[in-house]
Amino acid sequence: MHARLSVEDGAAILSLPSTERRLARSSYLVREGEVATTCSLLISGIVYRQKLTGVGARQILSINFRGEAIDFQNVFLGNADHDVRALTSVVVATIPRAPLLSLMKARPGIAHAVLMSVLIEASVFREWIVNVGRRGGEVRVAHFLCEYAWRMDALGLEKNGYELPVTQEQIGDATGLTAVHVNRMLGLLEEKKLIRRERHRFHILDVTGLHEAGDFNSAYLHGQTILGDV
Amino acid sequence: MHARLSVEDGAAILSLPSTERRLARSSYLVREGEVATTCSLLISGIVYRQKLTGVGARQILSINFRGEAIDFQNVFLGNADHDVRALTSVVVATIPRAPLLSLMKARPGIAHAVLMSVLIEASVFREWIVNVGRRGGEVRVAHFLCEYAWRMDALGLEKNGYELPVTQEQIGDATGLTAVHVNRMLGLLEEKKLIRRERHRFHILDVTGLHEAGDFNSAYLHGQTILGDV
DNA sequence: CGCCCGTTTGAAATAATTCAACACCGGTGG
DNA sequence: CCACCGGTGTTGAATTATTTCAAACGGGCG
Repeated sequence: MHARLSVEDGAAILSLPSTERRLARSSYLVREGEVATTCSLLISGIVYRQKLTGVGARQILSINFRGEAIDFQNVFLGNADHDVRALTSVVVATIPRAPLLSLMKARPGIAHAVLMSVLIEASVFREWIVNVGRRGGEVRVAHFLCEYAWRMDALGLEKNGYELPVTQEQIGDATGLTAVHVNRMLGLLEEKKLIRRERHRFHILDVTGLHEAGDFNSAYLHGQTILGDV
Repeated sequence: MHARLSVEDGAAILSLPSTERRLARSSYLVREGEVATTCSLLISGIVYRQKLTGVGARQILSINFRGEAIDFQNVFLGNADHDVRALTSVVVATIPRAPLLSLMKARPGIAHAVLMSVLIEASVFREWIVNVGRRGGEVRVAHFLCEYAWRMDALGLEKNGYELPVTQEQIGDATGLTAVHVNRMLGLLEEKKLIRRERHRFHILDVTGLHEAGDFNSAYLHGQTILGDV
């Protein structure tokens, strides 16, 4: 939900029939290949999308925070083309296909919001292709951290350093590197005093510096803001 | 336009005000950063999207054929986050923002078709992230060729081998490799009798074999078919 | 306390890039 | 018509980035 919704539209979404579910860390919300005809709104926690290659390598495709809708495409395309998994324990509200479709038909504002959401998501995918395809290891990791921090900022979740509930292996799978190499790249960034790590928390010591190191420009996020409190 | 449109919807699209333009190879249809408020329908020829990194490296993001709409996002997001360029000489019909928006409002079928188009596009981006992030050079190139061939097939353009108006440098920029390495990988695929090259044309000698070599499964294209003759 | 998962570090191996030279082809101008 | 030119393709050798393998370490949790 990346567009300002009217009060009525917001209320209409809330009145949709939905089942709330709590899911443990690393459980699957959606599996690739599955015929999925629902769409979930992430109430709390963090999820990520992934795809596996024929030889079993994993690529993480995106990370999504509370307030974001997961898998609009399943409502429209039917067959899931990737997995969605819980990065932390999460709470999601699952909405069946039919009522969502009729709501979109009845309320153009909501249809518009869905479209905006998908368009911005596509823009982020494009940036990830660039990141993984054409930047060196250090830059990739820095870029990943920048996007992560930027989005958490937008949610107001940044108090006292960023919670970073991802393993280095997961950062690797998101950036197309190995966990070992991610470790070394993080070390480099820390050496340069751009970040500081402690446990599962990290601090950005030099925002501008990290943006430069990560070739990061937030334009591709299109000022993405989240509905937030649903 | 990836959904079957009704006859009336099709007619409505054709009645949109549009300016037809012919553009030479390698000219820009859209530039990153530009405030673009139109959307173009590709009548003939091939275009590609690209983004440049801070150090000037290029990543190609997609290749689009006739019948596909380019840059819906500009109509909705305003600021172009990537370039669109002509791979061959092309003819495009450019539609201004306002009439497209009001048509979408008036005709839910068209709004739906736009959404489908964007969703499928996003699915293809996801697959590209996997390709570039987690597959080896030979597999990447083979995958690229598979997608290319699959889409040309869908358009019925495959008579007597595939026209391949891309340079090896462009294949490299699409797969995150250097032109030199692409050359070697193409050589490998040819050695294995999966493809044959001659001039700007190439033949797939072993479709199944190339699919295997490229870890290719067309599911992510979601049976994408194009309106074709607009 | 001990175990497991994730991190850290080093060294060797591999994949891909870089640099450089040359061949090829189609097109242009003399 | 030919000669030349620029862009593209091809090949080899040296270099670099990243992976792989392996071992040790550390903290949180049962």
